[in-house]
Amino acid sequence: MEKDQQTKEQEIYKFWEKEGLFSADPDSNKPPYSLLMPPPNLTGDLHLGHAMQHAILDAVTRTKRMQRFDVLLLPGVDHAGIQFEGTLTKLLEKEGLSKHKLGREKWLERAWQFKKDVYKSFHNTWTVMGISADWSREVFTFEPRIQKAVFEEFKTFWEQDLLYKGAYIVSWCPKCGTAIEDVEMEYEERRETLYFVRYQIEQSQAKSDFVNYQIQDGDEFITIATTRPETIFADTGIAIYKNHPKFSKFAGKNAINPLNGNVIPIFEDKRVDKEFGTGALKITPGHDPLDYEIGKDHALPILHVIDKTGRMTELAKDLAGLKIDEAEKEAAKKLERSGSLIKTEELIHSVPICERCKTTVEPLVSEEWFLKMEPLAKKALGRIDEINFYPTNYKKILTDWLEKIHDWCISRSQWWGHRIPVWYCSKCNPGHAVGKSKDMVVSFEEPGKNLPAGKQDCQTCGEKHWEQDEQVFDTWFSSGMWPITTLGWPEKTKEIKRYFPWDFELTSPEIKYLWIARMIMLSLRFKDNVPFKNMFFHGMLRPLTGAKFSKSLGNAVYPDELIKAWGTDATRMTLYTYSAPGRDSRTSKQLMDERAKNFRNFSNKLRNIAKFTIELKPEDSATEMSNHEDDKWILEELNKTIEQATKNIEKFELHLATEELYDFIWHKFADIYIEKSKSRREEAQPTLEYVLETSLKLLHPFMPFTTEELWQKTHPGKSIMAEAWPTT
RNA sequence: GGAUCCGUAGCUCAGUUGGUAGAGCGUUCGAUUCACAUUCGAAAGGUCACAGGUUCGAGCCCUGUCGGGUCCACCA
Repeated sequence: MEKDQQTKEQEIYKFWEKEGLFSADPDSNKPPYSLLMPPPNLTGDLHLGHAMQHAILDAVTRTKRMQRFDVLLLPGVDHAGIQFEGTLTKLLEKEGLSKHKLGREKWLERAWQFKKDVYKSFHNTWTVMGISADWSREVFTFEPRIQKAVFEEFKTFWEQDLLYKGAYIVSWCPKCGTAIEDVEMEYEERRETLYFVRYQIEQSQAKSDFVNYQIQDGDEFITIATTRPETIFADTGIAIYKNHPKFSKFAGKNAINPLNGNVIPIFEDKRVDKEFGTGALKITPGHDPLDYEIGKDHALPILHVIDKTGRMTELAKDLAGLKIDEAEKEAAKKLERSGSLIKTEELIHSVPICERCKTTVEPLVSEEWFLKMEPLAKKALGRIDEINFYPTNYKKILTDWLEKIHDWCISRSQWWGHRIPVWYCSKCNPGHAVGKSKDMVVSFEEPGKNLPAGKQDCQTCGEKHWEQDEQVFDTWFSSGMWPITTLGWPEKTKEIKRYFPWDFELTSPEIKYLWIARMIMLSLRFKDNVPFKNMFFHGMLRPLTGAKFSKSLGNAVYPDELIKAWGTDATRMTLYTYSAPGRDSRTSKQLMDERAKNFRNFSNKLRNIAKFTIELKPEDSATEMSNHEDDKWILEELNKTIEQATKNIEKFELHLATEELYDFIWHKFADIYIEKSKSRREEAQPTLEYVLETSLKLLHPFMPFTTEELWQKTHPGKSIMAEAWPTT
């Protein structure tokens, strides 16, 4: 696109803003229509998926405005805890810096600086794309007002006994240094070694001298299969399935841990898979979720041989300090030396990895906060029918998930996020235990910070030694409140009364559980209503291989490049062709370019139609539309187009609406009608003008800049945005 | 293992109450001083994955098969 054009577009954008055309007016007597922008994560530039989302949102927004609604398109940005920290960490690594070198205060300074940079880039893209959001109402999920709201959220849950804190097995990312949720994990197929290890059955005589342990003739053994010999140090039992033909005779006896000589019980448990390995399972409650469950039921102790940084603990004796994969090899060698390793096999299985940093996730026991989800999910299930899903099958997908809901681990061991508003007395409660005890307080600020001694002291020791919980909330704990905090909750604002529930929300299917399901549950909990009436899931744009676009693979297509090459409107039109609800599309830079080029040609066609109609208007033109059959025909076609386009926008089928308009304007209006009109130009002129103006209005939601520019030719100083949507 | 979506022209995809197969790009042929070569006209190209069924009629509805994607669960 030419420089001039870009400048022109920026002038148009400023003109719209100056005229206040983006602003919602809660005092208006027009009916309200509200759209909620999914806040992009504060991590970098906006990608193609964002561009498509925002283009869709903006088209619906502009149509509704022209249909005389008081429209609110509310924009914002998500502070994106884990993802933001990951991005910033990479940035700092390049400078040889790290979180711990900088310290909390300096690090947060850098974080806010980085936030500023990303904001600049976001706003630039939004402006360039012509997004007509009400910027005066923009929200950042980490701003002070939202911090207050998140505190209210937590406090309410606390008062209703829906929160608990405790040591549970969680999925831990050693690189991010925090617990993560199942929904934040991916799986990767890996070729691994399956080790068959035999454990000696403890004889009735005294425990053998383990240091000089040698297998004797006549010893009895139980053999298990494991991919993780390094965790044997933390074994506290062996489970076999019921009536195991070879091993059931050992149930009730003890086995000797081949790595440290600990005596561990053998017992039956129905959760052991008959088909896998030997039918006997070593139980390591500290490092495996299933083992944790089994261990709990059999009252086994929990040992830790891997720490939160992914290294072996003192429990591993001479292997302490090793990384997990090194420890695996060393442990296998030890087992081999003692004759405990029977054989190895190759096993292909999928390993959980952190969605953000791709590090292998370790199941670990950690102190975390949890939110009880069952009551929330139940309510959501009862009212999910009130939402129209596009495509409709997403209702079932979400329903299935809600039916199998599990408690939500809401704490993260990070710095970038809403700090958990809980204070412990360091004197009476140094372990930060949680209960209804008097040495723990839920408070937004330090309790009694500005009060004289004696006020808000610890009620156990009568002194003031408060320290805040170190952890922060999962990002989604605040994002889940997005539909109501954006409108001022917990205050009872006129905005929330008027614009909630939202008429339209859209997102990528990737975050349907993380975000959409949570918004539904939380909105029902705090506002007793579903968050939105229409929930639109767009498809994913993928590379031709069908995988995923990724920055690191270098196959990503950037909206800015398309805009530079073909113009904003052409890029927007290209994105609409991919916007069928729930349909993934394969594409590439080349295919996007081809399509965008075509729409660039279309906007050129539109300019030429305008030039022909307006600039080359004959002097002695008629003033009334004629009844000529060609005129009647094009008006009929125009009416059909108005109907179709309106209907398809109503159903959020923008790919159909744009196709309809494209076909009408180019192939009916230009190719047929205009050609024929040349022989009776004066008579046709009023119809030409009418069809052009109506076409510009219909096209405006999709191609805002070109249509505004052409509109100005005949309506200087007046915006097409303020025009009424055409009807038949 | 469970769920879900998809399989339409060489490529990427539309095709929503079932009624004679569409777009863009690509290919071939032709036109063009008259708004536009960022153009116009025309052509070639499809047993709509396969097999049954419902129907006067199926790309669309039902059943099954094959192939691909995605999500969830499990993965010692």
